[in-house]
Amino acid sequence: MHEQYQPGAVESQAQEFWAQNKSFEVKEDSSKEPFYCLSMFPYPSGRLHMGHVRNYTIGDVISRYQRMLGKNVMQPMGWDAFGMPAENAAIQNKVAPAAWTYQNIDYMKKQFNQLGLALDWSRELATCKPDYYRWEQWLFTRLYQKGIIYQKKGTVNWDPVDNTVLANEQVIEGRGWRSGALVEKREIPMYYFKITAYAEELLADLDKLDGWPEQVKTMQRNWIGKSFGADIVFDYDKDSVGIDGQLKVYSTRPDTLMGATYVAVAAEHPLAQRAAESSPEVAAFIKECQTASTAEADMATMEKKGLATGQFVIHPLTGEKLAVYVANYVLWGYGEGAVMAVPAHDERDFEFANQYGLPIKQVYRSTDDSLPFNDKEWQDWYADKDNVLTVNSGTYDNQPFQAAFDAIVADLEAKAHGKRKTQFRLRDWGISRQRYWGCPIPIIHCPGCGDVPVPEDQLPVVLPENVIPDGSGNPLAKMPEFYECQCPKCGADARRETDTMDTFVESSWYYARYASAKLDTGLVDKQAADYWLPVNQYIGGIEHAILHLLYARFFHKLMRDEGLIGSDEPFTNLLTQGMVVADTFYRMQPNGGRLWFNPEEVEVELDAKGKALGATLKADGQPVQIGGTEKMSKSKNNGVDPQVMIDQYGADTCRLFMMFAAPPEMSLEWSDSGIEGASRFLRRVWRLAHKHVSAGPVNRVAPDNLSAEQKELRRGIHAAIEHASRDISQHHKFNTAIAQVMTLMNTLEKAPTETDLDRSLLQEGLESVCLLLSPIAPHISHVIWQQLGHNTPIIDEQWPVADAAALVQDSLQLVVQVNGKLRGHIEVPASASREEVEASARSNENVLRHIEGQTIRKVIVVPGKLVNIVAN
RNA sequence: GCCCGAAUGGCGGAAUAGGUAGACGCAAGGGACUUAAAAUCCCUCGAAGGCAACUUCGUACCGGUUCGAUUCCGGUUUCGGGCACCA
Repeated sequence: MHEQYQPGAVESQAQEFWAQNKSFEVKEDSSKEPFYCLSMFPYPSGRLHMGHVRNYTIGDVISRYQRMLGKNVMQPMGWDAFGMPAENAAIQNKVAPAAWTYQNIDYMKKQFNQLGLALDWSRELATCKPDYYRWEQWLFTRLYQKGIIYQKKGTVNWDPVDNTVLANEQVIEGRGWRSGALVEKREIPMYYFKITAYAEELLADLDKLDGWPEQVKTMQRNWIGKSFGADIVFDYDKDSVGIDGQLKVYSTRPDTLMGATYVAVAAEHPLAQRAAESSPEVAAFIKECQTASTAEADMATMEKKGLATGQFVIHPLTGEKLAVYVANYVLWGYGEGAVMAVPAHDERDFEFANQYGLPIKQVYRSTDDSLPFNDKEWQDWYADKDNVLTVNSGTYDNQPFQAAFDAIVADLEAKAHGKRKTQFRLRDWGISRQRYWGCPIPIIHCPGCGDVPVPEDQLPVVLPENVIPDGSGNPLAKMPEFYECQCPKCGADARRETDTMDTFVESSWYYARYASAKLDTGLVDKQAADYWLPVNQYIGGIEHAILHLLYARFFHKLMRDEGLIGSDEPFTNLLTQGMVVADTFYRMQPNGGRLWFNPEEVEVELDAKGKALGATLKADGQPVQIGGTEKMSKSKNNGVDPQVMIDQYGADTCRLFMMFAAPPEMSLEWSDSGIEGASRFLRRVWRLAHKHVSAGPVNRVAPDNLSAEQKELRRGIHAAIEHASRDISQHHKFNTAIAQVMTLMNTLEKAPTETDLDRSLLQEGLESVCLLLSPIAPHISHVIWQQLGHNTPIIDEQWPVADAAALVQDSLQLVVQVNGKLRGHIEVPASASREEVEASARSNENVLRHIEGQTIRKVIVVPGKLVNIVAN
């Protein structure tokens, strides 16, 4: 054993051992309990970033820990390889997305191996390879035939200069990011997954997910957004509209129908379109509405604008005429594209009504009149359904919410002008993308037969890989050799669909494919899937809390209904990890912009107490501004390259620091001195092990007849095992588990080594340190474990269990409070009765001072913890 | 705008189920070793007062419940994630 800890040598030794022994390749084995541990697969962007390192280290720690609990652990890895960045890189560097992607995968795979991850590479997959996406296409055709996939029109951002569809991300302040042209909304035909057909189940099954964070389940519940309301039908006023017809709206508050004073429709709504025919003003407004972002956040924050169409509709209960407005805040393609407005009880309607001088009619009052009506200030009676009664509502007056709701809906139903309805906020999932680097949609458009799914024996529809997109339109649509084909049904000349699928589709089922990643006769092998699925532990960023996780849950149910798998939910336990953040530094530029400097280029000055005073650039010694702590990103130039850290300190140190600096759910602040501390700790472990091993083999002695000090030492060892085990198993609190091991190391370093018994205890302590550390710092643990005299690898050891006898204490330290304030400590025998504890507390000197001259009202004894004397 | 989170020393964070606020680590200050540096070891380390024992204040802000609140409840502020074509 080398005297100095040399991470490079230690890590290659351990990694070679694992590689030679194929330590992490696993097979279905019915004699062992399976544990499928999965971290969200990465997009092959080029290099690993700290977020990856964190994500995969967390997964690796859990995997290695579960293996030590005796489970058959599968931890696979793959590549979420389709997506926009490859196309952007292609445009910039004139390299084909495929070549760029494969090159990135090669590099990142090397980096993964340097991290010492316990991955089963025999199951590796890349979503851009035909042997993967052919099964996606296969499933697509089955779902298409079932009607789960259908076509309808959807709205996209259209760049009129580049003649291309833009992602929301590519729209900067209403303009195309490359062309700078004002972006327009455009309606194009797209394929949709009917996820709304599963809304009820997706909502209900959240209750089964005990292993998911409550926060994520709440977000999904709100996203699915089940609401109880009614469709309400307003007849057209024929005089103003010009034709007979009906306007349908959905409202969750039909009880406020008597307060409706106008209706608002989206620009794309037939009523608005009709008004535009005769009114240039309306036409102009509709055009204005079309040059806007499709993102909901923009819709909700933009200035609410509207215009009277000159049309009216008839209130179904009162017969009153209500004005029809076209408004930019009403979403087309969501609900009916029209809403009834009740300005007295809806903040947005209230704002709009005030802006355009529309009537405001109050139909609720607070039961105790504590909230007087005031048409200048909006009153939030909506939020308080319990303490309100209807008013100004004719026959519906003086009723609480539910009674008014029921009465009004009943009357609407009787008049055939409305119907009770449960609705979801969730919308069907549009998956057509007018992009090259994605999975081709397996549909053939035949002039005679219509849309025909590609038959199974003609799959996969292979995406040509030697294409370099130029940023305008979809390259596939310019390639006759791709789109020219024959109809599989009638053999006539036909056109292949050139849209590709949303990359979320690939990531919705990859976890199932890992069970039998190389299978070429089906999407999954049923037996393998039954053994491994569902995923026992899924780990990924909180930013995926809604979309990815909801789509994956949806796909799981689709695959179940296809008979491919046997469970209802894909991920039994979910861990959402926080971001990796770092300090930012910048200088103002003459043009008002900020020039960002990497933390590495900056020197921070501290005052005598270590508080940051300011910072200077190393290059010129001139000051830079401190910009606060933000997510590591290219734009803020505050990224730290994990590769540099691995080269400098080794993988174990990086892993240890990442696991120690914060609990996994919280954001993690990168700190150069923090990683220095992690490195120092591992050197201490190595040094103590080296000293111990150099002193020769240990004569194992049974831990009987221990002195008080030895007993205390052994208690420390087993307390560390006890606490670290609890921290890891119950809450994934690796940071406190590591703190336990550090505390143990502090005691072990001071422990005597004179007798065989002393050395035997130290051996026990060092073995415990190794075992507890092995999931986190696997390389150093692997090597020290051998040095401590073991012939079998530590990865196959059992997780240690604390010896209950070693944890027993003879006496306990209790806290004594007077009126809840700490006034002293007492030491009592562990066996002391409540009376003895109380008596001891009451005789404490400092306690006596504080209760002098007062009457003791109550004494609260919390066993093993504290005594509180209530006196006055 | 809507939905979901977070806020504790100079810093990262800790505090089973309402019971000692600051575990563990970093930084800083002091000291030891050394020709020197690195490495290592020892001591101090929330604020204020006090020689000390100890006292008062202190977990973003305002209020409440409780013998006792970082923890529970109501309200506010700031920061972060998501908002359906970034992944």
